[in-house]
Formats: sequence, C-alpha cells, structure tokens
Amino acid sequence: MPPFAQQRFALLSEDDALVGIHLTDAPQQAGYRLLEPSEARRNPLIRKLEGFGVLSEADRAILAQISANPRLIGPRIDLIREGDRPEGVFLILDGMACRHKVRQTGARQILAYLLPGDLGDHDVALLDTMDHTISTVSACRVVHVSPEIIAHLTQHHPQVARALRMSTLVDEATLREWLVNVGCRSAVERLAHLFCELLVRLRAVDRTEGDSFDLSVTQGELADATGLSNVHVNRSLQELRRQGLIELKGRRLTILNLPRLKAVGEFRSNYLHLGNRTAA
Amino acid sequence: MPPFAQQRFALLSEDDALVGIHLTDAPQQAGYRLLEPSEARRNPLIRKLEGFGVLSEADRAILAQISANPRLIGPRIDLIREGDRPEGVFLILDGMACRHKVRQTGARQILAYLLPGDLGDHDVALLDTMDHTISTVSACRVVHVSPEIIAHLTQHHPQVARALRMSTLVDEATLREWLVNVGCRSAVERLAHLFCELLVRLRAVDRTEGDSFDLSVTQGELADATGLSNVHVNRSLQELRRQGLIELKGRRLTILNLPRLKAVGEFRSNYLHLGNRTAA
DNA sequence: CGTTGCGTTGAGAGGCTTCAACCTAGGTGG
DNA sequence: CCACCTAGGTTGAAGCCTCTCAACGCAACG
Repeated sequence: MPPFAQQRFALLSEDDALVGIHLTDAPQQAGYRLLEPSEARRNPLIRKLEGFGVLSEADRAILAQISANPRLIGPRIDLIREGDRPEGVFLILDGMACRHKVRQTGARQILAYLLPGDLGDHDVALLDTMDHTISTVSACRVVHVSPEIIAHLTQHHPQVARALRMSTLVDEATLREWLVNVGCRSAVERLAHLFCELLVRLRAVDRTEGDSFDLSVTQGELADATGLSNVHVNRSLQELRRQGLIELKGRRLTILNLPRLKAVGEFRSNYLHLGNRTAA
Repeated sequence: MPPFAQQRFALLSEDDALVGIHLTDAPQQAGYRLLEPSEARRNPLIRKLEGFGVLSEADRAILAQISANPRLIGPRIDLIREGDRPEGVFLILDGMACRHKVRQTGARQILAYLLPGDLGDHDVALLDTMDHTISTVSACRVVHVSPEIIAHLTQHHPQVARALRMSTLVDEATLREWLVNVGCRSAVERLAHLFCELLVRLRAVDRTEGDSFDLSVTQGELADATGLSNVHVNRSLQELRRQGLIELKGRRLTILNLPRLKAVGEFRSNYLHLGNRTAA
C-alpha cells in the first residue's frame, strides 16, 4: 500500500445515522425526551459545549439527538479528503481522528487531533473544496452532521451556536500553539507539550482516569504531529520515561509527574480557553 | 531593550478614527455617497471581500466608511497583547503586521502575517483573553473596528458577513499551511513557500508590481516566521539568490522565476481559496 | 562621527535524520 | 495449538542540516 493511501469512508450511505431526525418539529414540541443526567454527562459534545456557556434542556436534547446513532469507523479511514467538497461536518464521539496534509515527497504533517466532542468548523461549507484531509486515527464513533442540522442549530439554538463559534476559536488557538510547538521547541519539549494538551482536552470531556488516558497512536503518527522522525520520537519518549515523567505502554499513556511535564513542555492551558473549568 | 518588549498602541484614545460613524442610520438612508470606482479598487478590504462574493453598493460604502480615517502606526508596535481582553478587531489597510507568541526562553514564533485587507476573527470577543500578541511589523495604516460595527455588519450586510467568515476560514487554512511549512519543509523550501504566499496574497489586494513587492521585514523576522535562525535564513536567502529565483534588496523582494520558486516551495495556492480570481 | 540595528561570514558543535537491522507482540492460518 | 506474518517499537552508526557563538561590515541616524 502506498503511504497514506487510505480507505475512504462512504459519506452519505443508505444507513446514514442521522435518518430519523426530524428537525423541523421535534425539538420545538413540548415533550421531547428529558435526558438522564448521566446521559448528558457522558456525551462529549454536550460536555464540551457546556464548558463554553449555559445550555438549556432543549439545547442538550438536540445535541443528544444529533449524537444518537453514530457510525463505528475503523482506524485510518479517510472521512473527507483534500479536494473533496465539504458537506456538513464530522463530530467525533469516541476515539481519535486527525486533520493532515501529505506532501508530494510523502512526508505528512498532522495539523490537529480531533478528540471526543470535537467537530469541524460549522461553516466550512462556505469553501468549495477541502484543503486538507480528515482521517480516523484509532477506531472512532463518528456522526456526520449535515448542513441542515447546522443551520437548525444556528437558527434555533443560539447558545449552541455561540458555543460552536467559541469551539472554533479554540481550535484555531490550538493550531497556533502547534505552530509554536513545531517552530521553536525541541523534540522532548514538543512531546511533553502535546501530552499535556491531550490530557487537558480529554479531561474536559471526561475521557481520562487521573493523569492517564488512552493514546491509540503509533510513534510514527506522533512524529507526523510534531514534525520529527519516528526514530527520534522513539528516543525522545525514552528520555521522558527515563526522567520519570511518563509511562507509555501499548495504547495507554500515564503522566507520572504532570507539573514537571508541563514545565518541560512550557505548557500553559490558556490557549484552550477552558475558563473556570477544572483547571489542569 | 529586552527582546520583543515593544511599545503598546493606545487602544481607544480620544481621537479614535471611528468617531463620527453613525451606524444606526447612515447606511440605510438613501443618498450615501457613491464610491468612485477607483476608490473601491484601492481599498484592500473591499478588494479582498469582493473576492469572496458579490457586494452591493451599500456594502462597499459601509466598508469604505469603516476604512476612513485610519491611524498611522509605526513599526513594531503592539496592537493588542497576549492576556489582553479583545475588543473588536484590527483592520490593516497598509503595511504589514503579525500575530506572534514569545516563549519564556525569548524565542519567538510568528503565527501569521496580516497584510492590507486582513483583519482579525470577527468574533474573537467571545473569548475573554488574547492568547497571542498582534504587532505591526512595518509602519501600518490601521483601523480599530469596534464590536458595534461588527454587529452592524453581521445584521445589515449579510454578504459582508459571509465574506468575513470565508476570510476567517482562509486565515485558518493559511495557519495550517504554515504548520506544514515549519513541520516538514527545509529552510530553502520554507522561504520559497512563504514568498510565493505573500506574492499571491498581496496580488489579491493589488499591492504588487509584477512579481515584485515591498517586504519591509528583517531577516530575523523571517527567521521567527519560519522557525529558523537568522543566520540560516541569511544563508538560505543567498541560496535562493544564487539559484536566480529571487532578488532581495533592502525592503523590496522581486521574484525572478515564479514557476521555479513555486516548485521549490511546493506551493499550491488552493488553501488561499482564491477561486476564480486571477490565479497566481 | 559615534551609535545602533541589521546583514554577512566563519568555525564548531549538536540535534535530528536517514538507513538498516533486529526485536517484540498480536493476529492469522494451517 | 503452534508457526508464521506483519506492523510497529527499538537500537546503532553515520552524516547533514541547522544552530550557536562571535566577529566584522555597512548604512542610517542623531
């Protein structure tokens, strides 16, 4: 298989998960199903957007409805490719996806990791072609959110729309921080910073256990995200282990000394604009 | 002077350029002054936004009104700093500004160049603090666009609002391309790519003469933008000159062989989403 | 005419890459 | 149930791209 020639995910298949949502009436009607508190807490989109502002019960209900019936997609499947026409956005409910670009030389740069609760910019559809590719990294539960649903949210759920815009701003701030990471940090610093960021972002959607989380990523993928070679990623990981900062076995990363790891990566979470959430 | 301890621009002074605009009535009234065709062509904001869609005469008039009475600001002045509360956005009419971050080590990363017609994300105000600093690079003509004016545009000038959102998407795409640049291109390639991008962006607002444009940037600033040292920027520039690709004297960059420079930098303008404008 | 910021050049060092081999674990098929 | 297979992790060696340090030139400016 040529490098990064990945399978493509059938975008709008017959059994699309969103058939059955009736946007025009359901949410307005009285009697939409109240969410179990635990249900809302488990939904990463609701978790995330509530961090950006107060949502109404109707807001939470529509978000839960959107998140219902996700598709299970295997690892390394393209969701949408550079050159494709964007139609709506993808919402990640579980697993890890990424935005990336591949050079003609075969070199690849991962531009962002999409974690549970993350979704693309809500008005990408204004542009006629994608300038990068979005692929799953691990197996994911994914929902394709159609332009109609997005329009519905912006028209009838202003608090959700506002939270989505803030979410987009944070995505952009994260991209800037990645540029700083790759532009002027050493290999060990880059990895330290990346791990701190992932911990904080995953914690915000309750996908961590203490300072430990699932990291189903190869070292080669870490290399593509940090602008390093996989060999050097390997050695830098060993350095972080040797210093007693992390433990990385298989697909589980445990941060053994978060304060020091933050210090090494010069990590400040301000760019994630978590506000008064449990500061990490 | 400590590195990058720059002067701060007084944000909302008495003689703010925008006093005198009466948003609530003027644009709706019949009889707003018609723009000279040449006037609209010279205004980089109008030029740029027209590239994203058709604007009405009223749209152009309000944009011209906003652009009236800019402030002249010297080089290396901070417009807004990391940690500040964003209030509205800055619009660059002439000159060059940049977004950047400074590490505790003193290392700096330039995150984006703001060229004539560029302005910040229209809803930054949703976030309570800036996570990076915006400074002039060369002397600039700058307008501070208040949140009220932005709100007015989004409510009464849908085509302008739409163009602004597209503009924001392009800014984000540009940021992604910069990450690719720094993440996986060599020094010469990075500079070649940057120069191609600047040419195309400046050409879109008519700030070029052929394949030549004003580049009032020190080599140290090019280094901060490309994640290189200034010494290596110097040597890479010499390499580009030696290959007959560019001529860089003082503050003027002339691209002598655009096709080859593009090839060297692997430059494709798709991420700028210029659509059917004069493709460069 | 001295100062200052910036471009230029040289030398040495080091971080990171490349190439290549080997190891390990997990999955597959006989 | 075991042998094979493959992807990914690990290790070594060599080299180069880029950095740092330092000196010098030069033009603009007060």
